[in-house]
This record gives sequence, structure tokens and C-alpha cells, in this order.
Amino acid sequence: MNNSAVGSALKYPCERCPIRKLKVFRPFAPEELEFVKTFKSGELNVESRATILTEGTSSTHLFTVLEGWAFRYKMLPDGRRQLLNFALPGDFLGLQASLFKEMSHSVEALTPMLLCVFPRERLWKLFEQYPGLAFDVTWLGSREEQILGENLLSIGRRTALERTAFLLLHLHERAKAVGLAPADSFSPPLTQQHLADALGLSIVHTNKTLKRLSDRKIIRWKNRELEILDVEALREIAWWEDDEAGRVRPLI
Amino acid sequence: MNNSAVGSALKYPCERCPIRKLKVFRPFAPEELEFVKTFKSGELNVESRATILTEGTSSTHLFTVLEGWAFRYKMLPDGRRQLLNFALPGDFLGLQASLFKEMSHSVEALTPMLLCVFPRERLWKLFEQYPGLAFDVTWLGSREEQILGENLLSIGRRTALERTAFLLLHLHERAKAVGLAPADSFSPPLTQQHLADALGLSIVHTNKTLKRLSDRKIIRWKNRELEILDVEALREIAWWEDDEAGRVRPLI
DNA sequence: CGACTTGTTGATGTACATCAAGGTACGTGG
DNA sequence: CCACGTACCTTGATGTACATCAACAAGTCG
Repeated sequence: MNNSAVGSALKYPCERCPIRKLKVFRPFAPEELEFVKTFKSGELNVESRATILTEGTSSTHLFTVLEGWAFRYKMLPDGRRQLLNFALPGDFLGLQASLFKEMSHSVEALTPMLLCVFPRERLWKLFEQYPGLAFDVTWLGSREEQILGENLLSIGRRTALERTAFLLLHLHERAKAVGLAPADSFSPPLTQQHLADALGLSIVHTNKTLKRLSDRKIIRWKNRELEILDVEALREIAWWEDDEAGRVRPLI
Repeated sequence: MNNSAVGSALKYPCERCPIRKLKVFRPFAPEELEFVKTFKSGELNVESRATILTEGTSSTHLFTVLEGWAFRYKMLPDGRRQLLNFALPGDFLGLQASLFKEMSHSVEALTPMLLCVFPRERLWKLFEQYPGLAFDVTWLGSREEQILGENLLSIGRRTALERTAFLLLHLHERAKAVGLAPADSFSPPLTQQHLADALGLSIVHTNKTLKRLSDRKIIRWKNRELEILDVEALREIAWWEDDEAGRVRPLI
């Protein structure tokens, strides 16, 4: 990992954790909060473009995103790259390296990030003593699976235009959920190369597809800021089904 | 669900569960075995082609595959279908409907199947009282995520030929792992339409691609039996990386 | 009664025209 | 300088249409 050192003073002690304020998450029981405080071993500042986890390697730490954007990806030996999903505040990184021997994908920062760090050995203790938290971990993993499934449908069966519309909506929904897109305009910190690799398209074709959406006045993409001018049109193109139900962690 | 009733006499009481014999799984502790016996509410026989779970619906049950093959899939409103993954003995079905409000994909049987049935309410008790089993559930979910990630890379970035080679190897590995492919020859119960929908290709192009592999004497596909004549060639085409490490559930 | 046609169905094979997406090249612009 | 835009040509994948083949059921005849 090529990133800066763990700070000595925590920006966010667990009591003031910015993640728990988000309404997507359930509140902690007091004893869970106590445990999480012992679970957290520090905070990590990561630079934009830094590699946080690498496919095929193991990691002694687990991370929760506190601030910033990242993306998960896999590569073929000849350099072709596929983005699997994006990570935003509240997302969990490195679970696979804890459950298996190694990561099955890599993770790279899109912006400067602040990560909450947990040592992987304590994961087992979490399962043993805090079933509610274990349930959260499982929930997070399963949500990830859900998103990958949606992506698979998109890349396997949607046309370039439909796929692009779907991805933009998806990014918008996720950004909204963590308060990073108050309106229909937001700034996903992505280049068209990132979009292309997420969509399974070439960069040229991605550009042409974005232009088609711009020409139809459905989106506007200028200076790294994406504006969705016509959500409904985008949804229609993407065959978007409003089943965001179930994205919020239930209290059992 | 259009399938036959739960049998009164169990074919496999937990002590003789066929799944646990497979070396991919860890042995149970005696008290875990006791609990699992109370967790299991019966067995379900499912006909070939039956729908086991439906996207967008909730399910009061969770299933473990004891015998047979199934596939998970998603569909677009206009009928385009994408297979996400296959389910073989040992796989868990319906977790999402337990964690979220509803299933995010459907599941259909490819052969007659025997399923082990659990009521979803008991899942929480499992997390509370049997962290080892909770860990297993998380592990299973995470492995699913891993496979979806591999598929996403395949469909997004591999060519039709590479993709097909990869899928055939994947199926072979999975069948071997549960003893359904003793040699390099096995019988995945699939039509070319299933393959096409798993690969994100048209059925015509799938056929042409299979023929290319047959012409090169790398595979043989006749009478529903697939024979892999040249594993090495297939691996080379698929850019297969031998990282099956970590597929076996560790004992922590 | 068994063996041999015939019809039906679902899966597979292949040819051809078409089109969506790719790749290279060379712009522009912050 | 790196990201974005766009023109031109190429190619991989699609869709339609139709032929083939195996499996099975029904009907017919020796």
C-alpha cells in the first residue's frame, strides 16, 4: 500500500462517526459502539489514485470508507480492465482477504480518502460476540453481490446507450444515498476511461454514447460535473426499475 | 413455487448430509450439528425447469442445494435474460430475500433437485448463537460475489472465444469440486441457449464459438456431454489464472 | 407382439446481410 | 500535458432464415 501513515489523533472517534449519521444505516446499540471502538485501530488517509488493496494479495486490515470515492476492479494479464463497482462512504473494503486467503479484486482511490481501519484478526471476535454486527457485515457483502448482479445484467444484455444510462443513474442514486448529490447535479470523480472500463466499452464508444445523451438534452457533462437534466428519460432508456427497496439495512 | 411437496421422511437427516462429505466444507462441531437439525425444516423436491425463487418476491425459506443443478438469473422487462451464476450442491439459495425485502434475482432448476429447507426467521437465531455458522453464511455470500466479479470481467472484457473458454473451465472446476466431473468429461445440463445467456452472447454466435473450439479439437460437445480435450489450450485462451486458492472455507 | 415407418418437437448447425462497437488517428481545450 | 471530441475504417457480434439431427410418441404392418 502506497499511502500515508495512520494519524495519531482520530478525526472521527466512533461516537462522532460520520457514517452512522446517514439514514441508510441503523443506529448502534451502546455495547456495539463500545466494541467498535476497540475494533477500530486507526484512520488512514489515502491519496487520489493510490491502490488500497491489490488482487491476489492478502491484507491484514479491513477498511470502512469514511470519506471519498474508490473503485473495485479486476484486470486481465494483458491490461484489459473491468471496474466491478464503486465504493463510497459506508462501504467495506477487504472483506474477501479476511474470508479467503487473498483479495479477488483490487481497489483504487478516485479522490483523497479517509478510511477507518480494523485489524482482520478481530473479525472473528466480532462474529462471536456481536451477532448484530456480524449480520451487518453479511448484509454489506450481500448488497455488493446485488450490485454486481445488476451490473452483469447491464453489461451482458443492455446496449451501450442503455448501459450508460443505467450506470449514470446508479452513480446518482448511490451518491444521493450518502449525501454527495443533493440535487440532480453531482460530480462523480471519474474520467471517461473509468466509465468505459465500468461499462465494458471502448473509450471512444463511451464518448460517442455520452454525446448521444447530451445531444438529446438528457445529461450535461462539463468540467467534471455531471448534470442529469431528464431523470425520467434516463430511466426509460435504462429500463430502470424502481426497486431500490431493500437497500436500507433492516433491523431484523 | 411450482414444485412438489415436502417429503415426510427425510432422505438425508443432517448426520448423513451428503454436502458435508465434500472436502470443500469444514466439519461441524457437535453442537452446530444439533442446531442445524433444528434449523432444517424439511426437504424439497423440485422438478427440472421449475422456478425456485423469483426476482422481486420475498421468500419465507432459505435453501441449500443437496442434489442437482440450478442457475441464478435476471431479466429485463423486454425478455432479455442474463445468467448470473450456477448453483450446485452445497450452494445457498434465497439469502437475499432474508437480508433484504426481496430477491434481486430468480433461480431456476436445470435438473430435478433436492433442496434442504430452512425457515428464514431462524437465520437471526443462527447469527446470535452460532457464530461459526454465521461465518459460513457470510463466506458463502462472499464467494458468490467473487464469482460474479470474475464473470463481470469476462463479459466486460473478454472476447467471445475467451469468455466461452473461461465459462467451460469454470463449470468444469465447480463440477469437479462437488464430485460431478470425475474426469475431463462431464455433462453440464445446459442448452446452448443457457450458455448464450450466461455469456452475454446471441445463441448463434455462441454456437459458432463452440464450433471454433471443437474444430481446434479443444472440446467435444455431443449429446449433452462436454468433453474437454485440451485443458491447457482452454486455459490459455481464457487467460485462466490458477487462483482457486481460497475457494475452500478456512477454519479461521 | 415386436419392428419398422412417420410425425413432432426441441436443440443444434450454418449462411448471409446488417449493425453495433472497436481501433487508429488526429484534432481541441483547460 | 492529459482528458475529451470526432472522423474514418474495420471487425466482431447480431438477427433472420432455414436445414439438420436426436429423442420420443403414435400408428402401421409383417
